[in-house]
Amino acid sequence: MKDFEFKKLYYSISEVSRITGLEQHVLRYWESQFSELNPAKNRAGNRIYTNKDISLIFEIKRLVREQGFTIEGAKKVLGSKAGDGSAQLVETEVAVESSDDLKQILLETRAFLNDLIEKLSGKA
Amino acid sequence: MKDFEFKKLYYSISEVSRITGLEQHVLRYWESQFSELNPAKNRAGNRIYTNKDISLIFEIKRLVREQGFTIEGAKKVLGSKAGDGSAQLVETEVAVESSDDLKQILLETRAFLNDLIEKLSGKA
DNA sequence: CGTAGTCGGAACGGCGGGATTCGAACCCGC
DNA sequence: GCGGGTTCGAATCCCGCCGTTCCGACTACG
Repeated sequence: MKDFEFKKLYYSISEVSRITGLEQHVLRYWESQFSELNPAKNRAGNRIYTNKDISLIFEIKRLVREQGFTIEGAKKVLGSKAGDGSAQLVETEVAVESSDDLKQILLETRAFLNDLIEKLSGKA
Repeated sequence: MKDFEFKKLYYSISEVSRITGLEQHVLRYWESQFSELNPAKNRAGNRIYTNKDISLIFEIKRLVREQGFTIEGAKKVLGSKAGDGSAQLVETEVAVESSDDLKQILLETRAFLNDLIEKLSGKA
């Protein structure tokens, strides 16, 4: 069996919700507010989030939920840094209950690492 | 006539309102929200603004009206710079330019993983 | 297949951030 | 002392932001 999958590239909205700690409807709402947040969709219309999408969501979350920007203010900040291609490690503040949760986080983090490795090999 | 008054030390609320372009009730409201904004009062109870008060008001105005902070967010910004006296960039962002940056992120991520492993072994 | 997940849109809601109103007190020139 | 302008704090009102809930319909997947 392939007991783990390398290079997980896409996430459903429920996965993203769990990873980011944001309700699904908040994700949809933010998507309607931030043109930068534009996950692809599959043929059925379901959202297909990439690691980049997720890190953008974390960025918005930091601005809006932690630093206290309005949505409008957060847009400005994002707009002003458009095009810098930043990748960043997000602080996973998920409520960790079980070791299953932790395993999931490890898997996702590895996906993040794989993503980084890709970028690295593409850039170095 | 004295064609301008220099070194005026105190201002009434109506003067401050004119100077800052903010309604009087907004000045009173902000005063109720920001403990830092605390103009003295005369014996009659009327507010007596100093130049320092006014520049603080302008600072709040920049944060709330231009940059798009909520009142709460503006409080944090003001609070966080109390006593360091330096203008600062609010957000911590990692602009990925070089593979050195990526290496750094990888290192940090490894630390993050180690942390997770600790938690995992503590719980599993 | 069943059922769990997702979809978009519309209606709804809390509350933050003022805005307005009020009666009372004060200030100042006369 | 009198009248007009300014200010006061408290109470009340209000609008829009930021979600939140609800919905019926569609689809992925075991």
